[in-house]
Amino acid sequence: MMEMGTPDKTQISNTISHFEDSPVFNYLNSLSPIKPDKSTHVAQPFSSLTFALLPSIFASPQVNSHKESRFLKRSQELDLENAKDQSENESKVAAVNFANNTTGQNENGTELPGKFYVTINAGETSISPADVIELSQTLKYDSGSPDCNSTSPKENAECHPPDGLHLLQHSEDHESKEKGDAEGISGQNRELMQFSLDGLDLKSTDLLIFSSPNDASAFRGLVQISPDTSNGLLASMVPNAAQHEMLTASENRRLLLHQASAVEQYETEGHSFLSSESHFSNGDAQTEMDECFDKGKGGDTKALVPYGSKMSADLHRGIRRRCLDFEPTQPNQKICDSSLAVQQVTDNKESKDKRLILVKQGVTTEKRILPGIGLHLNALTSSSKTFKHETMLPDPSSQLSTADQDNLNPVNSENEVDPTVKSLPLMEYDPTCASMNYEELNQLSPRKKRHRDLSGEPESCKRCNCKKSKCLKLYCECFAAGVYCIEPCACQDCLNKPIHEETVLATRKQIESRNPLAFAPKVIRSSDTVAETWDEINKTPASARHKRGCNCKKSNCLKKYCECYQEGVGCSINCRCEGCKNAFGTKDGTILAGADCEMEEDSENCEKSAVAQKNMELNDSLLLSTPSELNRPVLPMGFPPKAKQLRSSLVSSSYSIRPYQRTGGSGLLGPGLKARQTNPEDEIPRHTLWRCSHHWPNEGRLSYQQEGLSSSCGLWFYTGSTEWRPEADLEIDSGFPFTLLAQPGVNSLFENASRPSFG
DNA sequence: GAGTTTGAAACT
DNA sequence: CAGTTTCAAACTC
Repeated sequence: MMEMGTPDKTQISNTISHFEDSPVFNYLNSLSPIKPDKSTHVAQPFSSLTFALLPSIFASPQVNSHKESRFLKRSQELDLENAKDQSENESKVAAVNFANNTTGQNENGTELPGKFYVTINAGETSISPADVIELSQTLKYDSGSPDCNSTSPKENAECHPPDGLHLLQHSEDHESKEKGDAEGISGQNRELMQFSLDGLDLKSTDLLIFSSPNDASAFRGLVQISPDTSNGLLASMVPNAAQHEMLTASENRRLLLHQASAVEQYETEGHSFLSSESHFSNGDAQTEMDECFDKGKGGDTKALVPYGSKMSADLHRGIRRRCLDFEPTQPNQKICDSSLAVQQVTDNKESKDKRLILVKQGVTTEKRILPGIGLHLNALTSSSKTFKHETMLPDPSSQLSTADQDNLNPVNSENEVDPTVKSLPLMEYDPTCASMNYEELNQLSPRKKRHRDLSGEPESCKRCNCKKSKCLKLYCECFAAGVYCIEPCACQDCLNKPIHEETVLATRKQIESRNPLAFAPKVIRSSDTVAETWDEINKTPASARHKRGCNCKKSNCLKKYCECYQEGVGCSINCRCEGCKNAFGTKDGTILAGADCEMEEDSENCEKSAVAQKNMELNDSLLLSTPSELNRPVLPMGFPPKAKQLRSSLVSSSYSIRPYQRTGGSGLLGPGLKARQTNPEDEIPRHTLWRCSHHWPNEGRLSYQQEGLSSSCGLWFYTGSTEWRPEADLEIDSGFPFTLLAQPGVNSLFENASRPSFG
């Protein structure tokens, strides 16, 4: 499979321009986590650089394709001595720290509340406050946006440069981050910020730093500047179609590898940092990352963000997130310091091989190499966390050839990799850990730490205590979570470590062969409707259901023995539990509001329960009152036979989705989807079957909402492997206006696919 | 911290 | 597929 996952960018651009006003275009935009916003054409030359934030829901372990060892090898390839040539080569690195104090989501993606400070350091590496350029609060996401109401020519230049620097603006509701919910990041809250820095005089600029006036909501990214590009910041990374050749895939990979290695090395230097290798976040990790940043100690930790969707995507793919291990970090070791900068060094021998050198407080530390692309903008919002690198688990299912792995081929053999997936954050992030400061974490025993999980913590911070399984069975939480065991684990004879990569991979493969969904999330958060706020998302435990259901006999689903209860979700008909009293909802559909909230976080979960009950009741009534639902066949969920159809819910639990409103008629299809509309002339509700003709890159969901039915029916596309499950077609009653929703993964699928076909 | 309980995972 | 065993987390004391 080849170019499916890597569509020609020029073609895409042209297509976009042609369809800009078409429903298809709108539809695609509606699906995209990136706000369509204005002047898409402006971004075209740099489309490859636009980030697409991806929720963790697409972070299935199965899709990870890169082996950690590859990164390590690449890390070793990093020639630090070449860093000495940085000045000679006039390498330029821009550490772009984006900050926005956005307090709410950006509905149309055109406004970016908050301020941007651009610090330009013309000197070696020092950062002078005098060099700070404060950008207008109205700095627009889109460089081409007419809304870029800069009040000064300089600002305008930044807003409308010939060569756009496209950066993903991660605008999110800060409060959602406070929730500590791993799903707190909404696509709605992620905006693509595209602005060019070409207008800036960067000839003598080694550093370009966007400092956040508000650390709490700041997000930062590292952007490297091409050493051989004088007219455009980031030109090397953001190849201008008119001036630069697009970096080849291998070059991009190399660049990424170098950057990843830089982080790795930096870590080895004793610095706490998010490793591009291990901290690549996928999916939910975005939010989690935000959490880490928000709540970390010191408040100076910054996320280094991968830049360039293509490159980052390459690297992202196959990255497994790993729990972050918060360790005490000396203040001077925090690379995520406000004064942090990264300098890129270009190898004379290979101009396109770029490395980043960490520059801290005006001091260039060659050994402290950081990747400009090592971190994701997801991490952007926050301020401060200390991270410890942890290796990630490669995706055993990716089965890349050695060559591919060495090259970190961004496109796997199946090529269904969507840009969005590729642009997963290059960092490991532990939301769980993020919810506490370091001391708190370390004071907790593994057991107590686990208790944290009940409060909505994700699985990324697993700490096992395996004694016999060698952490190579699903008994092991770490292994089951697709992560390597880490130091806090108390496991014995652990083989779930990078040094046993082959064993781990083989074992995973074996288990997956037995059950393709073995490493898939156990709890499916149905997303039947558009969540308007993160609060909604965070309060809908009942909207989720355990994938397989529990089998509790004695716990009455009131203890964490019950996986459903443990995950904070209600039991469903999939459950074979006896005497179910799950506070989040019993399998018979009732919620025992106020029932035994025996969990430690009683109040919290009782609250969840109440909300869940409300949602469930409403959903149930809606479902029953929805005529089309009666006509609609039960949708296969793509789950094992035991799986049952998910209960519909009113609130998206994972990501906000930008709906595309469409009224009636035939289905509006995105690329890769084939609509099969049944007899449009029928008076009875018609159905449109949305079928994805592509291999599903990971997991995701496609849901819809129909106005006339006031009911939201969701469908999860879910694959344990990269295989698309044809049974997961989405049939829509096209007789009613409907809103088709999709997560970024779905969207990216569309983007990679050919033009949509109607009918 | 040790022992028990529990249910998922693994095995037959 | 069902029954049994193994395992580690959850829980109790």
